[in-house]
Amino acid sequence: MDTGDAFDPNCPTRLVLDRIGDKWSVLVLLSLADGPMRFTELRRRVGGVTPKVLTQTLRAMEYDGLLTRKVFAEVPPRVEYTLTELGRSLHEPVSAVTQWAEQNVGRIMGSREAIDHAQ
Amino acid sequence: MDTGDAFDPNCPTRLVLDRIGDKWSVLVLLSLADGPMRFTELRRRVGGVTPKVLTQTLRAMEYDGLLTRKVFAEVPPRVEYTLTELGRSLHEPVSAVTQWAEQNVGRIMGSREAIDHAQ
DNA sequence: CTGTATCCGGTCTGATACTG
DNA sequence: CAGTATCAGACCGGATACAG
Repeated sequence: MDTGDAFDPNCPTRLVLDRIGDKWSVLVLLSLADGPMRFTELRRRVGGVTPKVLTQTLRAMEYDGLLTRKVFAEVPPRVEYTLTELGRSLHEPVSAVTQWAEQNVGRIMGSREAIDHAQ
Repeated sequence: MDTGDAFDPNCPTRLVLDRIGDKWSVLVLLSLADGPMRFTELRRRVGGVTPKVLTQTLRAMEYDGLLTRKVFAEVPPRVEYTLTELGRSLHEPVSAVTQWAEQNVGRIMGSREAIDHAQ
């Protein structure tokens, strides 16, 4: 059992959290876990994300080595996003959290009443 | 294997991510996993968090049922934060992610060069 | 010790429109 | 289809000072 090691600004936990802790990355990761996907399909799957923000998220994840972007020189243009080995390996721990979410969503919601999350 | 179910605004994944996906909640959860803790110790453990923000985080997590806040009627005042059963159960999947982080931090950093995460 | 009040700025996120 | 440009707002998170 690791004790709390996790709290100087450089610790791995922090670094990773800063990358996948944004609003859309995890959702993208989850979608892509089903296989390679094109921009528009990804957009539909994630739901509610604008093209700009989806592009930002995708670029960041690409630079982080979580996915690759393959452009096909075709008409009409086609771009496919694929999880890297690293991305796939991250999918497992992340899906552990989402599975927890599905089981406990009732509980976590029940106790909220008249407060915004953090403000 | 669950396919992507996760993408209407009401899906469990989204709801939970909106709660623990902020900057400090996970760090607090990890700290508290070692046992009950007082405000100041928590603050030291988490590192770099201001009292205001820590209070916000703590309150939100309390309302979400992840931890309890016990006030001791003493002088000087003492307040202890303890993970609930729910909070402890969340610790497992979350620590799966942080363990992944520790193993792969080198990889995820290596590919970043000249881009901010998402802007 | 354990917070709260106020002020404040940066960042994330989004709507909309437009391009190759 | 797959983005980019621009504009703008909301919110998160922080500094500082103060209170019970």
